[in-house]
Amino acid sequence: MSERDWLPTVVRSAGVERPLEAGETLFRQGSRTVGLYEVISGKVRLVRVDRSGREAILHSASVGETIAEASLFSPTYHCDAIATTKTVVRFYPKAAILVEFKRNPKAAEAFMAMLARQIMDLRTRLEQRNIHSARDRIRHYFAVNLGPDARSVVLPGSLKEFAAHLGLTHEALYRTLAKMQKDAEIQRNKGGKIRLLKRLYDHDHT
Amino acid sequence: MSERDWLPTVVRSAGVERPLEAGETLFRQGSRTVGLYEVISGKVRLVRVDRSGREAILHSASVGETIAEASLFSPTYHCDAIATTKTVVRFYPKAAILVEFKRNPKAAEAFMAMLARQIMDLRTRLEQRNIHSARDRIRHYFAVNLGPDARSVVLPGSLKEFAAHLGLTHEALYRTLAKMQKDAEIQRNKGGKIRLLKRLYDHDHT
DNA sequence: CGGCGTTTTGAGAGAGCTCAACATCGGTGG
DNA sequence: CCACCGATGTTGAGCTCTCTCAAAACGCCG
Repeated sequence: MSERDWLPTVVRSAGVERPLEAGETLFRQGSRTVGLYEVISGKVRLVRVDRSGREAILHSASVGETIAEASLFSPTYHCDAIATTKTVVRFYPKAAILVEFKRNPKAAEAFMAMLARQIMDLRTRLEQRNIHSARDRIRHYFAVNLGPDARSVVLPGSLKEFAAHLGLTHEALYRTLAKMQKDAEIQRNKGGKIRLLKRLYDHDHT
Repeated sequence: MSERDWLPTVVRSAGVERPLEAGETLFRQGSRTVGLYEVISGKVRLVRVDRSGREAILHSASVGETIAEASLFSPTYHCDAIATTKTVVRFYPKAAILVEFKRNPKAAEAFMAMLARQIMDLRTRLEQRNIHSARDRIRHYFAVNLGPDARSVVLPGSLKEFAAHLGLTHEALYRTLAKMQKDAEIQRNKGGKIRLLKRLYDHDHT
């Protein structure tokens, strides 16, 4: 699921790293598109700004994510990109990518596949947000991200990050995990590994 | 933003409509991929089923959405697709699409552009869900979906659908819209048109 | 050892959800 | 033309659950 696999090595090597200070602007709405970016470290937020200067956040991109994929097919950027913290991005020039796609259909396919996978993932996460109970939301995550053994899940990163991924406060997550452990529904192991003790959905939903 | 524009006419004409009864299965996880589908009417849910038979919903696709785009690049489907209601889908065979992409890079580009646009939209909606206040969530929607006049928004479909789109109960939405109207923040017109009376973000956020 | 971030637990309040009743609108058929 | 029906729209009241604010324990690293 790595966001890097789609890049043909030709393009990958054409990437250039660029450091950004906190608050620095990467590109602005309306300016001509030159390519897309991958967040190497830090955080970049995509915002739409109205005339009064207030921002509506469209997305906050963390390490590993790419931003402005749509810029490949548009003459101008459609929002502002601003570094939230000290950040490093890697820039991939539009022209090089498009040429490579034309020359090498496999590369184009890989890109499409990556986009399609992202859509799946985003749709699933959106669906997950419809679940209000913290416990059920966590269960949903487990159900969807089960390991091949169908009994364990490895949490990505810290619990705080996981909480943000789920759209819960970290407190709510901690508490709920504690409860689930007390109820012998899960078992927490080293390295963010979680083992399911009860079958998923083996619960009371009337 | 129509999901149809990406289809080259060659492929479009290769589409075949297929009716589904409520509860009927369109495809199953693990079965060989034959193509993707567009929902013409009704609703299709994508689910992952565990051994105990319970479902975890990955996505619920409504009219106009396409499902199983990723199937183009995968030998098997990764989840089940089941009609939630009486439904009609349009089927586009994988082979025809891929061939067309290879033959016609413009078509491939259009497809990629469509996927990229969808990703933007999904990310924005996900971001929106981080806003807890119903009022601010509605404002966020307005800010992002403003018409060219920067003063009005046209709601898609019924208020109930809109509520679902926002991840609110329809009651909460009704109430909040009523409040916003009473506070002279918005003005509701015929046809789901809403006119903004105050500047967005011109509110007290301390 | 002394910070700094993560993890954890406590208590309280608010906001949206749930259940419920009713109004409204559009379509259907007698 | 009117009665009926289902779906959407609207308002009311109570409750649950998460969020918020706070504080403390824990782990890691210089």
